[in-house]
Amino acid sequence: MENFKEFIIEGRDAFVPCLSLDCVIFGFHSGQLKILLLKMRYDELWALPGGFVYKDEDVDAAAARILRERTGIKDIFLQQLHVFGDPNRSDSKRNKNILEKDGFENGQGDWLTERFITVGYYALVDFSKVELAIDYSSEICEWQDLTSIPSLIMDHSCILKTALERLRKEINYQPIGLNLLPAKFTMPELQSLYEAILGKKLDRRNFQRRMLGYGLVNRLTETRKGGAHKAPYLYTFNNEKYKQALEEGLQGGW
Amino acid sequence: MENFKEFIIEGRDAFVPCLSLDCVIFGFHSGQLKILLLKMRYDELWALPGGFVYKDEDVDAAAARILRERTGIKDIFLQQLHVFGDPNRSDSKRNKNILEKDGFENGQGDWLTERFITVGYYALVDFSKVELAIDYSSEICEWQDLTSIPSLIMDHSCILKTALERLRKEINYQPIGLNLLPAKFTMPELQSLYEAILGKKLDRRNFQRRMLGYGLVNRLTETRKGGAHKAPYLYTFNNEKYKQALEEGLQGGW
DNA sequence: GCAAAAGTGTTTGACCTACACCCATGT
DNA sequence: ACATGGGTGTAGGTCAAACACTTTTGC
Repeated sequence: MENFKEFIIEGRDAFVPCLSLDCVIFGFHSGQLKILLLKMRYDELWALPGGFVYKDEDVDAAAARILRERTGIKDIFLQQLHVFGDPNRSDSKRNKNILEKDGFENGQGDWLTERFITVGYYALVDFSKVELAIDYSSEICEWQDLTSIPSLIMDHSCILKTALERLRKEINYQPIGLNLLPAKFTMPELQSLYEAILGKKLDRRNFQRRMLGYGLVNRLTETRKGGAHKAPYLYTFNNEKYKQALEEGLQGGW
Repeated sequence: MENFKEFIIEGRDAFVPCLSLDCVIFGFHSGQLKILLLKMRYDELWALPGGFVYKDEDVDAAAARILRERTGIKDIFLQQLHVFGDPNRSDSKRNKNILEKDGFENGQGDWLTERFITVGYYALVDFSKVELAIDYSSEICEWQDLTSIPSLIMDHSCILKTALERLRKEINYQPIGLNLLPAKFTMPELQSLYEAILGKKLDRRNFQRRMLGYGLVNRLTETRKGGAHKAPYLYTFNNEKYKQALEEGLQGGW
């Protein structure tokens, strides 16, 4: 709370005015696509993790910083999604309320009640590596199933929707998985990830053939033991080829 | 120039601070992909058309306004490209010079020498419908061949490069042409557009089959007469199907 | 009639789809 | 042994690439 006060008082001069960032952070666990959400104080609503850009800071770097602070992960897959610039997207009444409830008066923190333009980002992270951290403006920070997202503040539902649409689009011409899965994974796990993203079932055999066809995964001699039934092979991603595929895209087109 | 003075003096209060827009405007004429560029005063460099967002204006709407003012075209194909947020992208020395040369003193127009974050847009327009308009900060406004782009200010070359990459990517899963071509066009013209965007030759027969296969174009009974050689058929786009394809994408993937 | 551009069709191979059988493991 | 999940192979259809011939038109 000491920090929050500093943030309010120093924010006006420290940050690029009228500009915020919001991140849709996707994770994957036990067959479910998850999203990292914050529960706001004084509010029943949830919010995407976000923040502001320091006056001398690169915008993308600010997004990476915010993600790092929140999840503890460094080399994060993070991409710009869209700029949300509706003049009515901000809820200045809500922000004023919060400031009042926290005891700020006569214009302290006024900069927060301006109209804000936000740059939406989306990130793919390895669920198992994330160490969640709450900050001074939220009381809860947790993963929520994509299938049961609560009500979100402002236009955050719209940002989330846009991120999911983007992810579903990108999966068609970019490799996905390296950032969402642990280093070693099984083919059924990878398929389950695709199914979670796309929201539909895929054929096991065709999925495997296609994946192997891309040449992005290496089969290990190990298998995942311990589960019931036949032990599936473990795979790793071929980082070089994966990187290359990210740049060049997967299927040619023209 | 009277306008320019107003712009400088009133800009601080009228616009969202530290935020600009820049547009890569693609046109197509005589087999060449063209880009609309401005020649700046006091400078050998060229620039992308751009502008600022009024405090109560939607960001995308501002981009549309800027394009409309510049090209006279209303229903423009305009999409967000990327946010360029490097703190060093602005060239505040250059801006200060311009202000001084125009006789602004003691801090008038200081707001322009701040660090700016720009939202890049790209637009596809019908070359034949554009009526160019220069404004008070530029002396020339003209189409330049993509193959011979002059030096650009700040990071505008980077924005242009990003736009071209995006266009080449999008052409793989979106219909392109409705916005770049006149209402009636021939198949070789459409192919020539694709070749200009992709920078390589395509096979006539396969191109035509694929295009017709999408069902986005209607063949007219008319042909384009007057040219030497056999007269090619004219086509129009099927607006409904085109629109639908824009939303749903062209080839399935998963 | 000849050169140049435009219209059309066929063959080939790759890939995607749909589907069935065998194997390994825990209960 | 059996139920469940995982590994693999095959036949059929679709689509895209590669390629050649015919038609029209201006000179």
